[in-house]
Amino acid sequence: MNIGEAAAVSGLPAKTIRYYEEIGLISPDRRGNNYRDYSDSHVHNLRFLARARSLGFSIEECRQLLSLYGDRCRASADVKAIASRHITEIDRKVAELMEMRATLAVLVEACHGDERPDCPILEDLAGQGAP
Amino acid sequence: MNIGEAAAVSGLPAKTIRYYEEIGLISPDRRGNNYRDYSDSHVHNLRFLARARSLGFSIEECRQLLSLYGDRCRASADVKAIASRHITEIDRKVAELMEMRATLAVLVEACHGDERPDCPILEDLAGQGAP
DNA sequence: CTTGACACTCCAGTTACTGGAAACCCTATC
DNA sequence: GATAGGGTTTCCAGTAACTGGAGTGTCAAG
Repeated sequence: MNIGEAAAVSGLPAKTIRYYEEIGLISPDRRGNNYRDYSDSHVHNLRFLARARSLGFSIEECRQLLSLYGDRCRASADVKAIASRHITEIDRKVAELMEMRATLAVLVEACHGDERPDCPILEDLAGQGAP
Repeated sequence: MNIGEAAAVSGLPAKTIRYYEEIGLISPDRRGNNYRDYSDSHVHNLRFLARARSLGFSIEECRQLLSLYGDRCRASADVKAIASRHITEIDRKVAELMEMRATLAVLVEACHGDERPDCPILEDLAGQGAP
């Protein structure tokens, strides 16, 4: 099947699929007219990538996961390690965001938010809030 | 003061300060030797930017906040609107991350993580887990 | 034979920096 | 005066993961 169909069944934009090829994640065959030709197994891998990306894995992690997926002799421990690291990273990001959010919530709460110019949010940013 | 000192007191790397100038956030004077010269007010703005960035505001939001900060006739409502939108965006990101985390946690929990090749994580990514 | 929908490649832009190269400036020491 | 070191300047390239667009080629239908 050509790239349009592969895009439709994998859920990935054609542009993204070409990009994945460019960085060596998938290598479809080429037809006589130079069109890319995706087999079921290619599409399977595209779906795999779409799912892994939607779970927040980086491209390099996806590359490793795909490689493990294709390796019959893999150890599940290797996969688990990647996923566990990813969870840790997510936790770190969430904690960072929540900290920002907590600070912002206090400031927004304190700001009357009308036409007057005085504003605790700007005061905080300017260093008056937490010297 | 020159850029090294401004970096030290603002907490921003000199590279970043030059970048902020390049995109028009700050415009220090120049000395005879072409060195940048930062006044206290410049440094104040650099601190402002550092704080705003640490709260996750984008550069463009920082630009607006800085402009509002310098505008004596601002309405605090404008500031509050930017901050509120930012909180909403943070909430969206956190929700997205938490959803990923929940899925990953289930998968990691289900994976025995030893030398055997069978792995629920890969099965999920491959589409066997949630068809 | 033309039209429209697809496909191809290549280039540029996105965000917010960061690293590095080559050159210039300033101060201190020998 | 020469030199060594540190700081400064500019410019270029690279990061992550695409995305948009230009210009061109291909295919099937009418």
